[in-house]
Amino acid sequence: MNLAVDYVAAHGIADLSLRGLGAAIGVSHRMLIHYFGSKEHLLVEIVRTSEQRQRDLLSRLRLDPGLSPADAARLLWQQLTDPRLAGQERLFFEIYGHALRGRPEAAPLLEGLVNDWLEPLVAAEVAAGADPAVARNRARLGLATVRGLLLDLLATGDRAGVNAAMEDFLQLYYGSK
Amino acid sequence: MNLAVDYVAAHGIADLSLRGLGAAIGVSHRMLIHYFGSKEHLLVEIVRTSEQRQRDLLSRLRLDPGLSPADAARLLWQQLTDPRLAGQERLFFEIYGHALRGRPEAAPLLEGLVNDWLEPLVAAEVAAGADPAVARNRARLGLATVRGLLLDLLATGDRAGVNAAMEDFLQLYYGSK
DNA sequence: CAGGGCATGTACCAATTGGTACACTCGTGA
DNA sequence: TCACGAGTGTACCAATTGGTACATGCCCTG
Repeated sequence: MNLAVDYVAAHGIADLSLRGLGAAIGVSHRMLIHYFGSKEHLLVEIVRTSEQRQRDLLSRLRLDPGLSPADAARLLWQQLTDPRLAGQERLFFEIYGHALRGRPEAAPLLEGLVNDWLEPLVAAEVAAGADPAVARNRARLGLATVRGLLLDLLATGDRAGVNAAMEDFLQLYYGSK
Repeated sequence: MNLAVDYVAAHGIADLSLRGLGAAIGVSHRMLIHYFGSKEHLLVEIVRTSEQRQRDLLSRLRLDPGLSPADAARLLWQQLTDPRLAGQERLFFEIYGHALRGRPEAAPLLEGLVNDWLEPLVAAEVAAGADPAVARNRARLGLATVRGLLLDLLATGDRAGVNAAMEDFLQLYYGSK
């Protein structure tokens, strides 16, 4: 399964064929159908696993509560922009594009795409004493900006420029340093 | 051509077939090949036309120079989130996803995806007296946030929440109102 | 050894794809 | 009237797709 996600992250989901995937991970397309029932179920599993990886990234971050919010955000940003994750991030945007078209294997993702990320962020801000309603908008803004800059980074590869913009944002967001 | 873009904006590019498109706009798939040479050339034209539409949106906005930057941004945001443009925006994200995979018909878009939008924004800020280097980062941040919130809106449909987050951002960005 | 599941490979199928060959129409200019 | 070239419909093609039928092997329990 993990091999499959790696392959899909590297090659994309758009023109994925059971035969291609099978050949890459060493089984016949016959077996993929046998294990997953259909290509659609396979894609559902791939999407779920990919989501899980993203979530793991966030939860692993929460282990160190000594950080200031700004530094925690910086650390998360650093991890998200790790070049080794680029394939995974591309896959995220690609799946998002498919989900917008109502593809059934990607549709469940739309639901949690924002809200599932908002919740821990809001919880963190509320725990720090913020007003819940205000915190939700702020979290929404932070999430959107991170994703927008990630989109920029993947498109342009201009790491320095994007990092500078992120630093600007952090200063606006958490107050001037 | 415009009919073709409308159809693609409505149905997506992922599983587009010449026959499907042809039937929708009243020609045979044979004719599409005849006019465009191949499916790939057709997609290139569609992407170009779609880009052109987006650009037109921005340039049409520049007609009224009496607005404050914040109000101009608000107006642009209103236009971008017009429900009638939703198909077009979805198409944008979908094409972006494909471009990340190196699809030849979408690759040229990656170049201009950020820079072509940055230039007019930077020019506007510099004309207002900003330092060019600072302005570029700021513009980059603004563009990313707009796109991130657009992604949020398309995924959740929560117009009120996204608008509130945008208002938060404008206050951070242009100073508290 | 016998037998029964599970896993797997081979061969196949119908459907759909982009693209091509060819014939046909129709307006225009000589 | 004739020739001709652009536009178009019909029929077709090879390739690829997801999915299935069937046989074969392999391991485990009796």
